[in-house]
Amino acid sequence: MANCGAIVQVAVPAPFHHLFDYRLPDAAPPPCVGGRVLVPFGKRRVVGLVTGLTTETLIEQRRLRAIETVLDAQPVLPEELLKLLLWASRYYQHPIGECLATALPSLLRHGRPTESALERVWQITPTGQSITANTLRRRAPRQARLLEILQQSAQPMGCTELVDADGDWRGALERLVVRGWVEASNRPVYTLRHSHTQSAAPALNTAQSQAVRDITAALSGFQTLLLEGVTGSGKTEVYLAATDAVLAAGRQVLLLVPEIGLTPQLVARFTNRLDVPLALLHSGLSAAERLKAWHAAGSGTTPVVIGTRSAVFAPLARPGLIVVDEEHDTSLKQQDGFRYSARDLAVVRAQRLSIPIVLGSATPSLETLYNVRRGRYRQLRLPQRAGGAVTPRFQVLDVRGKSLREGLSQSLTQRLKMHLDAGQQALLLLNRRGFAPTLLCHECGWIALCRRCDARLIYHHSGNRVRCHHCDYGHPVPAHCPHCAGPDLRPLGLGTQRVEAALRLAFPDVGLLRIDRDSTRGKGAFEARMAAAQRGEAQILLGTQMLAKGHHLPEVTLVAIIDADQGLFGSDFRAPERFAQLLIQVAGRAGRAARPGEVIIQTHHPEHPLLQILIHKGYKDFSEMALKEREQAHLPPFSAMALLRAEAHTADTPHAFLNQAKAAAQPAQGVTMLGPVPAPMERRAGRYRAQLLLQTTHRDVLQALLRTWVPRLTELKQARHVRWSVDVDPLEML
DNA sequence: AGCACGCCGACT
DNA sequence: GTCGGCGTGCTC
Repeated sequence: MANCGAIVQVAVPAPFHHLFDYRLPDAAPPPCVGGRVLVPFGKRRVVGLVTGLTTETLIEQRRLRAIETVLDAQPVLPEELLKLLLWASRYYQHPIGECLATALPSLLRHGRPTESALERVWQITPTGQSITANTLRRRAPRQARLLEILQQSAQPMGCTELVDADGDWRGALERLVVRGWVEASNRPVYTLRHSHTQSAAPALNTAQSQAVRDITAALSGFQTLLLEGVTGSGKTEVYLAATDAVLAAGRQVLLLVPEIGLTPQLVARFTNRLDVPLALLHSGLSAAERLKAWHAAGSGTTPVVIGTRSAVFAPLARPGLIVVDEEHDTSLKQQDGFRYSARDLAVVRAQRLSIPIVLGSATPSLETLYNVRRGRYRQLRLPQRAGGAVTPRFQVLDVRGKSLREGLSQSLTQRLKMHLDAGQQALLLLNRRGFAPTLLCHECGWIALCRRCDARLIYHHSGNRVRCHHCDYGHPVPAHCPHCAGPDLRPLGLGTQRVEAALRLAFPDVGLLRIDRDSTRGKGAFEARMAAAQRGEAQILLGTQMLAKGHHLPEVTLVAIIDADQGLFGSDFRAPERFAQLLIQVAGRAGRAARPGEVIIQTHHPEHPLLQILIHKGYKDFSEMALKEREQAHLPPFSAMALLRAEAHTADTPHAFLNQAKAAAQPAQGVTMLGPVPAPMERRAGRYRAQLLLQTTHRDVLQALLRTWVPRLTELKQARHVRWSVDVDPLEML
């Protein structure tokens, strides 16, 4: 380690686990930590982020290169966020530069000056206020009009607010400025969401008030609170009331929601109830919009910030509270690249900020419930359904030996008819889209398979095609079997389209809305369909798990799970947990308005213990039983996992790499390595996939192993022949 | 990731 | 004779 004068540590946008050291030119002022610099990197120049300043480096003097340009006088990332990202980079074993790239809006990543996030605004001066606009009217009508508008506005106005004027309004404004009647300045731009039709807060019930009291009492420091409330118990009202308290204390609230949860509905509820601008951060934003919202959050212009996963990295000027809604939702974990859990990082961030965090769910994840049990999280309950609606009645429908017409048993069809005749809505859930999951030749047994994946092609009625749901491969259904030339190709099995067709035949006069990924492709299509469903435009709502999200459907009195078996017997150890969450979520849609709802579950395994306990005792007892099973099997949350995945175009290469990786690991007491084994679907999109599972009862031992091991994987000979990635705390084992 | 260097195949 | 294929090495 040599003392070399001023050394700047830079995170560079390239796949490296370490930082790069640069020399600071003698004349240059020191850059700030958290600010961007332009640096030479190999043969190119890149925008890097300064993570630290030091005087020592392991790099020999002659190899050190100098910072080329200091791009920021102020940090673009506050120290708090930078530290969080450095921590996350280590925890998830992901290259630091790519972690920072997740946090920074792309315009900043590419070196755009931060000033561009400022917009020019104009405000009337005292002199300007005293001018009578009419005296200008004849000679300078445009100036007169602008002057009038500005005189009536208490706030500075931007060009979007001023420009109903046509022609050279900019020149007119400049002349007003020159005369000293108007003053120009810059302000941060933000996605202004401001409602003027304030709606009043409804009275909270006892449990809600208690929850709000518990949260507000905790505002002075770090605490994790699980807000467990059945669907319809009014969690959002609790968030809103807690937000009020935080805003009153002059602090900001960050609300994280699953992707699909960020519907206009939720946003409308916040805008209608809070008299403050909101910043929205979600994947649908343009680069410019994202930057604006990001700056609005970071400057404190917007006291409330609502966003999906990556909003956990939103800068906050005065953080006061973090809320993670639907904390069990898997979309909070990124499934590629930087595989972070926004929920877990939110807890870490709240701890570092010394502010409370509320995790909300009707069906908390087993991880979270385990943390409650260990006394790490505090549990708040909302047991009642707001509005006094009763809990729906569950009924398991044993379909063994029963005749099924397109998946529907006779009793289900009867019940459905009753609800429809009574003018009520019914919701049918089938977690499989397409018409039929298999296309089979009745002559020889040939099955349409994907040529790039180990998967069957799904038959889609529209266009008479088969399509792979794992890659984009597909083709029209051939006239004859490609194997035996037989003419009798049959769709086998059940998808939403097939049930749709059957229901339209059985109930020709009843409106039906199918809601799955195929029927909600376009932007806003999901939202539009759910809104139509809510308005009662269709009596039958049929779809996949999408249906369990988004809108409340108060007119639904019957919920039917068409095939519970696929959920109960999934290959992943989390399948029952997922199924239970889905069932409770979707059941929560039934019988809202004081009308008893009915939930029918079709299954071939009516005696399944987890199903029985779920419907007779509820989610709480289910989760306790599921936790017991996890404990006995030493599965998370009673152990921690990390997964090393690899994929390549040839079958053996992933295994070769994983074996080499396994051999390169320092054996650690308490960490077991399982595999390599082929991934559950070995070939996907033309790539062969395999994985190595690391399991431990001591998270820190696993972390220590990963820290020395993962950075060295890059150097393995086999590494260049595969695409590999590390997944710490994996949710999907696929 | 990007970019350059380097050593072997079919083309103007 | 060269254009270009992608294997290999390197980036403070």
